[in-house]
Amino acid sequence: MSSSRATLIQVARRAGVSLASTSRALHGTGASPAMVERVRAAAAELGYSPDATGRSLRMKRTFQVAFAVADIGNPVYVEMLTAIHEVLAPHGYRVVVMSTGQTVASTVDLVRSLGSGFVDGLVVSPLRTDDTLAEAIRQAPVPVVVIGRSLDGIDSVSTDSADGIGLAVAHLLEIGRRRIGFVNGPLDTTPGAARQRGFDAATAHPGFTGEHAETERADDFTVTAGLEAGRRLLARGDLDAVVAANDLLAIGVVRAAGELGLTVPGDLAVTGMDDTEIGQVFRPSLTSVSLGSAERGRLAARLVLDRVGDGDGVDPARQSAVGPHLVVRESTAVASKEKSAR
Amino acid sequence: MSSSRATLIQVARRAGVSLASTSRALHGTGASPAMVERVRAAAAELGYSPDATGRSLRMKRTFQVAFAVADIGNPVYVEMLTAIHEVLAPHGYRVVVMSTGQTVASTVDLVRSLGSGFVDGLVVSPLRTDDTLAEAIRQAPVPVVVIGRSLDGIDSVSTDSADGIGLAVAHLLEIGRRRIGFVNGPLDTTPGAARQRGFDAATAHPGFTGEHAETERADDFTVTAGLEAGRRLLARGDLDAVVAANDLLAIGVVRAAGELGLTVPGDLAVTGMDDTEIGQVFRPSLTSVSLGSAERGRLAARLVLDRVGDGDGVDPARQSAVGPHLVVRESTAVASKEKSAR
DNA sequence: GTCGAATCTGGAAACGTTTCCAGATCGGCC
DNA sequence: GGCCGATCTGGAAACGTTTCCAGATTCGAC
Repeated sequence: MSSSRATLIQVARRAGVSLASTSRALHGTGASPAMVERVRAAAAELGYSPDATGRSLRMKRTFQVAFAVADIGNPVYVEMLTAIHEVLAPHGYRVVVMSTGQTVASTVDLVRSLGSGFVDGLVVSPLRTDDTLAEAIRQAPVPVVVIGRSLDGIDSVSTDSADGIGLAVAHLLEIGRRRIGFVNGPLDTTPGAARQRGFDAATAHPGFTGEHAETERADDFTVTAGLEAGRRLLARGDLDAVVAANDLLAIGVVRAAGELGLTVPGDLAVTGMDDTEIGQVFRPSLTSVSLGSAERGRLAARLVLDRVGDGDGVDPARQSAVGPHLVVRESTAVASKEKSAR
Repeated sequence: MSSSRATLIQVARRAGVSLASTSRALHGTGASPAMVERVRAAAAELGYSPDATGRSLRMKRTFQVAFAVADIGNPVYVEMLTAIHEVLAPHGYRVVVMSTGQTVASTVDLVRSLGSGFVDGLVVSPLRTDDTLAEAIRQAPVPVVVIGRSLDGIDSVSTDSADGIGLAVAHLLEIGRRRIGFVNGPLDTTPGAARQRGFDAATAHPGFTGEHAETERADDFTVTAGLEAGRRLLARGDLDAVVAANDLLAIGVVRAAGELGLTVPGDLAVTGMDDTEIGQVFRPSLTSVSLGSAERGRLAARLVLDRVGDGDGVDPARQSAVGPHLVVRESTAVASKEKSAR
């Protein structure tokens, strides 16, 4: 930790010119070549680097964007964070990670805290949403982009995960499965609700050629919760396929099947959702519905970048969407009498 | 996006008192109850919330700490980030994520950029280190804590991963394995070098009861690189155990073994390192050497919190360490002819 | 009743930067 | 040579906050 840093005033003094000229010279606008040279030299000698806070105060821009989720450890959010960082960093923006907390109220608090002006924008992916949150976002003093659900008058990047569940069900029917179970997460979350809707729609659809469909709900979108829910579901009846609401739950289900001596995909086909790396390396590797997490992150980052660019939020809210697509792997392999694990 | 935010001056005006008193009243220090009441009311009416930038400029503190790693997608770093955030957030500090890049030079650039004063401190876990980086860190204008390697005169949280490899080797010998391979990552990285040292030491040790030991090097600490290195290693000779330098490499090795029809742990015992969630849910679940990622993150966060607290960096650098410990799971199970799950 | 201490208040400066405004210099062109 | 425009420079204000300093008021105690 060296002595306190050089300030622009000191550079100006050293170069023997005014503060204004010094700023201009370094900023590269409207200064004579001689001036630029002179100031550059002085700045270099003093090891000057401009103070971000002073600059922010004057320019009313922090060059920071926040990314907020409930649980930064979740692989999906990690992918988003990575993508957002990759888009923003080259434009000179820093990324601040924040937590939405588990409840709507804490998310609202977070959005309100933007009033402190420590970031120029926010990308948020809330697990739960309601009108107060939507309203808080509309009132927010900086641009906000929501990942996960489209809300009136709010920039968003969504994906049709209900549709995604449909893809999984269709795939299972196609490979000849008829008795299909569904392990979902909490229904009061945005993804939980959407995926339930998707499963119900797919199995109630006239084109549904299956014989049986039933749902079991896990407490949480985790492996442990999936294991427990899987046990309950498999104990209830005799199924030949399970759709899980995300990859972690799917892994839990595969473990539950293993306990009962069922092979995957031989006795039981299993699908996940989110197409995470953890599902890819799992054995059997998971057939999964990709919701384009990285892509959604990228889009959200671009959206927020646009908004903070000039700022006048006159143009209407932009809702963009990423289509789900199925990635078939070992956990629903049809022919080969698996070799899969162990 | 509503109209521009209320400022302290406006609150003062509305309350009909001076700026100074307003600040004091809100800050809660040295103001009469009546004054506090009055100002609070005015602030509430205007929906005032203090501007972070103005406050930072005056106080010379940003209430932000940066966390920098090469690859934020790596599960180990995610764990650290989570832990750091958990420690810092309750103290009112925000976490800014940054990338060190792959090279020492880019890491040095990052450290130098701290001169802009956008954070009060930095936690960094560099893959590669050298004297220029160490010197840059010592000269840094804000406190820096290094995770991963102890350097002279620099706060650090390290772990003896060489020792950790020793634990893995000892465990394998103990369960009766004798021909042990090692899949390492790049040698020019700090962890790569340490782990190689550990393996060489363990296998050269007089107490080494094995018959054979050999190393194969992967390009990177990833599953894919581990798969390729695993193939090469297993093709070379007949081993009954493999130590991998981290969990991702270990997963690659298990896959390579699968390709050759070898069972794990039956034909081949495999150990990983880092004790990641991905290793825990993998089948077979991975025996792994925990390096306490979350714990290291917590310690680093506390260290940096201490330093930014009052700041006078007169007290000497503090080097703290987290001991590695082995977590035994299925991939080195000894007796039961596996059944994988519980 | 007076004095001192304690408590509270307001003015003003400071943090480091960018940018508006006006003045100065210079060059070119008629 | 004079004038106009272009180019460049410096002074000063502004961003929003905290805090030093001094002045004012109150209160209790002698």
